[in-house]
Amino acid sequence: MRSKDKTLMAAIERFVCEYADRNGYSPSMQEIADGVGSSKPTVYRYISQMNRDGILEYSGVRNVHSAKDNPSAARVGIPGQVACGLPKLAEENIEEYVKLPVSLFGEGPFYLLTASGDSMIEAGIDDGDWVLVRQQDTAEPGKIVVALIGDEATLKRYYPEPDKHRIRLHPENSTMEDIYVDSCEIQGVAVSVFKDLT
Amino acid sequence: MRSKDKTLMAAIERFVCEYADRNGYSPSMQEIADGVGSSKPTVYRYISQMNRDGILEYSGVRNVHSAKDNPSAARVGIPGQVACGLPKLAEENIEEYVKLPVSLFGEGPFYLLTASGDSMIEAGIDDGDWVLVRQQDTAEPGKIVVALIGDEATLKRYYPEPDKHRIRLHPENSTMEDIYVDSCEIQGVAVSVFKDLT
DNA sequence: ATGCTAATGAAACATATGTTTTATTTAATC
DNA sequence: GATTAAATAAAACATATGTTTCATTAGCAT
Repeated sequence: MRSKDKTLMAAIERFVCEYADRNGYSPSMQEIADGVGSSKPTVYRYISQMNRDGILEYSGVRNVHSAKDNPSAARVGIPGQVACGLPKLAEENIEEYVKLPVSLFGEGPFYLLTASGDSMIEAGIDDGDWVLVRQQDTAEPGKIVVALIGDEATLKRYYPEPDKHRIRLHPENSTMEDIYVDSCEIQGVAVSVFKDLT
Repeated sequence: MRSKDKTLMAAIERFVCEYADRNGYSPSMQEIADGVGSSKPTVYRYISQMNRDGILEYSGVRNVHSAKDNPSAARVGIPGQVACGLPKLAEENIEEYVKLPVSLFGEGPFYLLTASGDSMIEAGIDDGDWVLVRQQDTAEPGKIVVALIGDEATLKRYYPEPDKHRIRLHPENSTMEDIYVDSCEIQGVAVSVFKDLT
């Protein structure tokens, strides 16, 4: 009684990973067979087994994903350079999309914007950093939100004061004063900062 | 003389985007046709045209990408939790892979690690932040590197002093002293910091 | 060595894919 | 409304895909 070849399994997994990595889509059975030096039916049997074992996910034509891969990536919109604030977040303003892994940043809808100014430096948000924002129109107290004050969108910490019928927007910069508004439109909640070190 | 339907083009592009987004792979001609309420040959002609126009990239079976999409994502390894330092960066230590868009972070090979300690807080790297590291064994002076000092891997700014036959490793924390070593192994250069705000 | 079992690969298979051809429909123009 | 040209969709086509069958091979035990 022989046991299935562990080496071939590893080779198939590696090939699938590298192929998808290079081409952006999955290889066919034949391509895998050629790649690992085996035959199409053998690869088929192995892949079926590996699928049952959860080593990789296989479903239909040219659709083999390694379980190590993270196929679930959130689509993130990047609005064109916006002077100071961002007047609107319509689809038209999105010039580019990227994908970010859900396992690191969670589920969208997201958009990215570049921070300007120094009103949040004590929260670690410096001028020029990317800020990943989850698009939503409400927020929990204490979160950092993208708030629309007048025509300008700014990053501030969000402290509603319902008893005083106002909202306190707190810059994370001890030299700045809190801002009080009757109401403001929330465009999203800051989730993460990307800081370039190079 | 009629002009090709701009609406249908947009519909195809949207469908391709959404399908790839949801399923992780491209739709077939038939699926696109069903999705946008058209026929297979029509979709085929549109896609060929859009491919020539650079609106989307089409090459072979189930391989249609919107140009807006960013199919080129760098594979990033995440080593399992490493106490203090990371002894080795062998493939075996990588527990998970994610993909990050090249357009934001550049080309790999990358790996991610979590920063610990406060030796780089003035560079914006706080305890618990993710640090994206490009794997390389040399670095330009002044860059933040992952340096192996003894058995411990640390983040420090890299200042070689060849005239004094030593290397200065500078913590970005004014309360700490520079470290001088005769030599050290460089495991990578810090490219970006991901800071959780939630 | 021999027999047994499992894994393999060549071939055959059914199906789905992209592609071309053809007739039809549609919209614009006079 | 008739004419004309373009775009469409139905059908037919060739090819590549995944899948099964089956004879062969290779490994293990006795």
